[in-house]
Amino acid sequence: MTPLSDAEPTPVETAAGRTDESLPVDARSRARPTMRHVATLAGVGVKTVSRVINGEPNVSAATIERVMRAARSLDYEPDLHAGNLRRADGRTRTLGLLVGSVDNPFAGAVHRAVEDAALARGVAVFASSLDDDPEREQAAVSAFLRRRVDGLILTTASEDQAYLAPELRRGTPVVFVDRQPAGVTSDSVVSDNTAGAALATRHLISHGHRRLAYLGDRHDIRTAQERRRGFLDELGRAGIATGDAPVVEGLHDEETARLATLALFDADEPPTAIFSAQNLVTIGVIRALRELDRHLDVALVGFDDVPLGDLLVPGVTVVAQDPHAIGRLAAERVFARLDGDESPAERIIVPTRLVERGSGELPPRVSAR
Amino acid sequence: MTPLSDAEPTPVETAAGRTDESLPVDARSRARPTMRHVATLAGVGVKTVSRVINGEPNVSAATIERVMRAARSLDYEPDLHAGNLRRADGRTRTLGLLVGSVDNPFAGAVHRAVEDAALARGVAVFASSLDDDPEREQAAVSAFLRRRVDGLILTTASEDQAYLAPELRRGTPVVFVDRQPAGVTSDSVVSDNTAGAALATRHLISHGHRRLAYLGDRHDIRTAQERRRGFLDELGRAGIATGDAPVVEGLHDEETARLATLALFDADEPPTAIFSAQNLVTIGVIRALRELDRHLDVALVGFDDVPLGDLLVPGVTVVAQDPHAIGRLAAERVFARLDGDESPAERIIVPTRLVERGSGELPPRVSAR
DNA sequence: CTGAAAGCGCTAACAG
DNA sequence: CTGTTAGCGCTTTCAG
Repeated sequence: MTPLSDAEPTPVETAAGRTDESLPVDARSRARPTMRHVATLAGVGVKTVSRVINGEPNVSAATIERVMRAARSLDYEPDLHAGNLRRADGRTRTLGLLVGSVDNPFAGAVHRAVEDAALARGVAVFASSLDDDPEREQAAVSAFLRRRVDGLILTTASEDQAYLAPELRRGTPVVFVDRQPAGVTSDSVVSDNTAGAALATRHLISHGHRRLAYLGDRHDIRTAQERRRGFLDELGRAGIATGDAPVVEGLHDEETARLATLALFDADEPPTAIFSAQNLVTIGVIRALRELDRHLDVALVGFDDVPLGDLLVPGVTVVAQDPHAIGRLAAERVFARLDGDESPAERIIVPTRLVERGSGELPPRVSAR
Repeated sequence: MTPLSDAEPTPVETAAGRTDESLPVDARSRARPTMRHVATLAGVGVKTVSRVINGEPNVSAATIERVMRAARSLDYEPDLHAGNLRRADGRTRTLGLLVGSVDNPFAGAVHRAVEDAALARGVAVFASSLDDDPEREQAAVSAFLRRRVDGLILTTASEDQAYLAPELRRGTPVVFVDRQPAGVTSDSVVSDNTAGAALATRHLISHGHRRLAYLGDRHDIRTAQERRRGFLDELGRAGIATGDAPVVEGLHDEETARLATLALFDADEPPTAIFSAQNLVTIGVIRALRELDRHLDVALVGFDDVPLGDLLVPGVTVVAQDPHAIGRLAAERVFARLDGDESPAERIIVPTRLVERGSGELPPRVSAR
């Protein structure tokens, strides 16, 4: 008879919740079993259990079987963090992902791609929303570091990430997504914002527009700056005076964008075409144009895709980013660093793609004010 | 002079990466500082550092200041997991969230609500996508348990969650969201699927429809069963023969739903109204109706909201769930359990709400086949 | 108010 | 092939 059979969990429960009695094998089901419990039950030493659990060599098949049975019967789950305390590589097999908000299609796609890459390596992913708040960013990074994540992937909300320098020096891989780092040097994966914005602008110009408006996010967000620059540069190349092109910044949600659009058409010389530099802004613009019943005569190209954009009337023409590729590349970069890649910080630029669906192909029509 | 000032990080680096030299205070910036390093640098014992870091009482203001300075100068971040090894409550201040896919509006909203509730308590959130795969569910639960999460919130993908029983017995709070548990008893937070489906169906019937079709998810998903039941029950109440109402199941994405809809209108006696029981199915149906140019004469009510549903033409009438409330309530339940709530498992039902936008109010029109 | 010693669950480094 | 001892970074316990 193996030691296993007569050590089955007894239905006996002590009165108090505490396990005060010192049974060699703790069969009371409420206590979380440790490696020692498994070892005693299997009649082997703890190190042997450790070998079996970690799939290390030099254990006889019979012993493996005994240990596995004991572990299963106790419903044993090893404590990853306890192991990491002593383990040579000290890896927690955990990643931290910081995004604008997990409740946002772009972030969701990045997250999913990161998760897929992580899953293949047995790595779990912490996610945290920052709402573009620099303080939340620092707090979240600290919270993850205390949990000893192996690496960080972040859409930064702060203007300067110098606070990450000590951690970077310790070798923790940090990959910036969507926005470039400032104050530190590290890998980043971003869309080609300037080129994408220029592409959108050129598209509108090629359809005959000369009076184009830019509606975008806060100017202190680098990504927004780049898109604005792409827009203005392209106007310049087309010989359109950039001075009087309406440029509205500081928009960060549907409502502010909607109101800004309404104001734009309430002023003199409204534009015949709009470039909206962010997906929530695009949606706000669409709402406003609908309200004004101008959605079929004001051209619109948005940066970043909009859910169900192909089902709207007109379809929303966008410069689409590839959030899934961004997430995948970021995760690959983190893992490459963890695998020892010491090459200089890389800056991966993911191309954007113009998706013509109707709104961007509308010809200019003089406002009937 | 305090011990701090002459122990500033030296720019000297050893040749090898390894910290082989035994300096009492490790000033080499590459090594991760421990509480001991902070203690030595501040000239106090480790327990005092522990007290300061954890905000425990009985430390003089001067000592607190010294320790804080030392910790900051070393950029020290305490190791939460090492502490938990010995700590009485053993809480990792970490939660595991399992959903269909983090790349999904419903899951995103649940996630965000859980995160908000968790943030207020200093709890970090692991997220994992299951893709309705029972094996992924078990693997993800195990991965989280090994990382010793304090609680689990899950949209189950498996038919039976009996495998969770031992963990439940150990007192780990588990809250099911969106889908009820089977094989175990635990808290759950779900939408009122049957009532919501009945509401949608009644709405269509009240607009004169007698030939309604049901398009839904896999029949082995309880949620889908409940919605189907709500639909059929309501037909029965209205005296409509349920026998020949088209009921298409097993749809799980836009494409399968689109094809199923096309097939429906290719057959005899197509419906004048459709109830689609899931958001991706709703989108597939909309695409098909557009293709057939029937979107303005076939009524449609979807279960669960669709992004930008109000901007489509016609607007998409839906029975909206409240994913944010579901996530918030689930998190509150987990924290109540962690705070010692021992009351019987609760089943929280979140009401749904009919949102009329046009597609559900279309009158029946005989097919011009 | 402070610190030394023991121990949490596990793995490294040796013995056998 | 297997077990023993020490120690990871921290908190507990207990003694100043």
